[in-house]
Amino acid sequence: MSRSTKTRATMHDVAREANVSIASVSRFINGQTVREEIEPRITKAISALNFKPNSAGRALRASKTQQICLSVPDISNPVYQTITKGVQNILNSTDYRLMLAPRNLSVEENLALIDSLDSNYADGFIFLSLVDDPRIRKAFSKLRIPAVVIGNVQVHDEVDTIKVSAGAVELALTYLVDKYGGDVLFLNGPTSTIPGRNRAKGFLEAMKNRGIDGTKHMVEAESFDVEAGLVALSKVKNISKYRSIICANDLLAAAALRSLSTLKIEVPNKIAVIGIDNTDLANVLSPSLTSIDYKSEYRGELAAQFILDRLDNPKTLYRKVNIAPELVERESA
Amino acid sequence: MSRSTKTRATMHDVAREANVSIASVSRFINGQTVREEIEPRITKAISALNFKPNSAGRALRASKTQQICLSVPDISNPVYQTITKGVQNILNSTDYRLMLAPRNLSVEENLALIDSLDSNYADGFIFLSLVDDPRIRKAFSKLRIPAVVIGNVQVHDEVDTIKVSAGAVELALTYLVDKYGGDVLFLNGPTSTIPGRNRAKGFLEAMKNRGIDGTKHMVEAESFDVEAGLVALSKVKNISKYRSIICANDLLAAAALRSLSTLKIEVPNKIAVIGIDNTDLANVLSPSLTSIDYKSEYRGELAAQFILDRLDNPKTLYRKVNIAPELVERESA
DNA sequence: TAACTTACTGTAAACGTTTACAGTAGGAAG
DNA sequence: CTTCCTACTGTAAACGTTTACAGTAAGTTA
Repeated sequence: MSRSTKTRATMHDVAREANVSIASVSRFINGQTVREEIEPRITKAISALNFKPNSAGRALRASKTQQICLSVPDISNPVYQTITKGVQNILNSTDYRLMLAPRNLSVEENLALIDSLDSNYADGFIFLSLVDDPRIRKAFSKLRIPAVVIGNVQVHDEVDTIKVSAGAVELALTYLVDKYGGDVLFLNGPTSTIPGRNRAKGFLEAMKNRGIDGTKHMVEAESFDVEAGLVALSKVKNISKYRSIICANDLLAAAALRSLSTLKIEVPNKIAVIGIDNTDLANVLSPSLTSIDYKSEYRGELAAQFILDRLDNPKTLYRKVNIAPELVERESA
Repeated sequence: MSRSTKTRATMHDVAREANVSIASVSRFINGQTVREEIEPRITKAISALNFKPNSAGRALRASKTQQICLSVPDISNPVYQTITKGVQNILNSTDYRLMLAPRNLSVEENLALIDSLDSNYADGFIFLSLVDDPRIRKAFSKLRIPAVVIGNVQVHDEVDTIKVSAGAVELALTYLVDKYGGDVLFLNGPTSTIPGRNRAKGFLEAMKNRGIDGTKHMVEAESFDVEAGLVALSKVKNISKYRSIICANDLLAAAALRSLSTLKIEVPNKIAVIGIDNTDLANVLSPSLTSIDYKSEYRGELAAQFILDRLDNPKTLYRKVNIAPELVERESA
C-alpha cells in the first residue's frame, strides 16, 4: 500500500522481483532478445512495480537525452508556430521530446542559447534565426551535437540546411503586374533581419528589371507584426495611387487589409494584397489572403526528419534543401 | 585543434586544473561560498577548459531536471500559442527549460503523456486539456511531480488551478442585447469538449433568463477552427435575421467574419460579431474583433509562476485562481 | 593555554542506467 | 566423446554530478 509515496521502483527492483539480472532487464527494455522463459517474468515485474526507466540515469550512461531543441525567434509569429507544428508532427511518432528554446531575437540571445547546448540537454538542434553575426557563426561551429538550420543564416557547412529560394517577391510582383499593372507597393519588414534584407533585394531587383526604381515604392515596418505594419502604412502618402501591395509576411498583409478596410478601399477591386508565408492566417482573414507559400509546416517536418536521420546515422551526407516559393491564390489578389 | 572531437571537460578536470577538490568546484558552481583564494582558480579553470556542467549527471544525482513540461491540446490554436508564450515569458528568466508535450487532443493522448511523466524528465507539469475523463483524473492523481492545471478539467485537489469563470457568454450576450437587441446567434465549438459544454450551458441559461429558448439559436461547429466554423454557419438558414453573433472562440469569430464578408453583410452595421479569448487574432482581423478576454498570456505566466513557487517551496498552499472574463471592445461590435 | 566555535575543505558514496566482459548451457559437427 | 559454436546470462564498472560526513585551520572565549 501507499506505494506511490515510496520512492520509485528502479531496474534493480524489477530484476529482483523477476529473479533475473539487472542487465537482462535493461536488455529486454531496449528490445534485445532475452530467454523466452524470462520475458513474461520481466513484463510482470515491470507492471507490478509500475516501473518506468529513469531518463536521467539513461541519459547519463548512454549520453543520449532523447530531446531535440528547437529555437525560433518568436513564438508569437504564425510562421514559427507552423514550423513548430511541423517539428512536433515528426517527433510525436518517435520517443524524442521537444524542447522549446527561449525567445531568440537578438544576437546575444542566440549566443546564450547555442552556448547552453553544451550542457548536454539535447541530442539535436533545430536552429532558426532572424539575425546573422560572425559570433553566431563561430559559436555554432563549435556545437557538439548535430544541427539543422532553417533559413538563410550563414553557418559552416557541416549541417543540414533548409533554405528558401529568393524568388518570393519576384513571383508576387510578376503575378500582380500581369494582373493589375505596375503600380506596386512593397511593405517590407526590418532590413536588419535576414529575410528583410533578402526581400528588399528581391523587390529592388525585380523592379529594376522592369525599369523602375523600387526604392520609392518600398516602405519598411519596424518589425514583422501588425502594429508595425499599420504604422508604416500610415506614413505612405496617397496610398490609393497604388494598385497592389506586396507584404513581406502575412502579418504585415493583415495590417494592409486593416488599413485598407479602415480607408474603405476595397480589396482586391481597388487594391490587391499579397502576403508571404502562407500561414494559417491566410485562411482566417477576410478577404482570404493570397500568399506566397514557403511550406512552413513541411520545413519543420523536414528539419525534424533530418535531425532524426543524422542521429540514426551520423555519416549521412549533409543535405542542402531549397524550398521554392509557390503562389497560393485566394481572394485578396 | 579539433577540440570538438575530444570528450567534454568534466568537473574532475576542472578540479585538477584548479588544484581543488571536485566538491569545491561543485559548491562554487552552485553558489555556495568557498575560500576566497580559490575562487579565481576555479573560474579560470572553468573558462580554460570551457566547462559546462552535464545536465544528465546533475539530474541523476539531484533528482532535478530543470525542465517544465507544458501540455496544450493543439499548438495551431492561437489561444494555446498565447498561453505558451506566457509560460515562456516566466521560464526565460530562470534556468528552467520548457518542454513542449505532443499534441494532446484525445483522452488516450492525455493518458500517454501523463504516464510518461513518470520517467522523470520534468520537475513540473502544466496541464491543459480539452477533454475530461475519470481515467485522466486517476492518472493525474498519481503524478509524482507538482502540477498546475489551466482550465476547468476536473482533477484532485492537491494542485494549483487556474480556471476561467463561466460568465463569458453571458457577458457578451448582455452587451449585444443592450446594444443591438435580442436577435443573437451563438456559434459554439464541439460540446464534447469542456469549454464547448460550459459555453453552451452559459448561453442557454443566459437566454432562458431573458425568456428565450436558446437551443434554436445555437449552432455547433465540429471543432474550434475556421474551417468548421464556415461549415457550421453555412447550415444556418436565413442568417440575416440575426443582429449579432457570439462565437465560442476567436477562430470561429474569424469564420463568422469571412462568412459575412462573402455574403456582403456589413460588420458591425448589419450583424455584429464577438469572439472569445481575445487572442492576437483579434487585432489582426478586419474589422478588428471585439472579444472576451480571458487573459491567456497572463494565465500562462501565472501557471509557470505557480510551478516555480511550488518547486521552491513544496509547502505552498494550493492556489485556486479564477480569471474573470472582460470584454474588450473593438470594431466588430 | 585550553576548549570551543566558525568556516571552510576533501573523501567517498550515492543517483539509475548501459554495456564490456567473462562465463555457461545446450546443440551441432567431427 | 570432444570441440566448437550459438545464444544467452550475470557481474561489475562506468557516466558526471551532489552531498553527508569527517576533518582541519583559524578565530574567539575563558
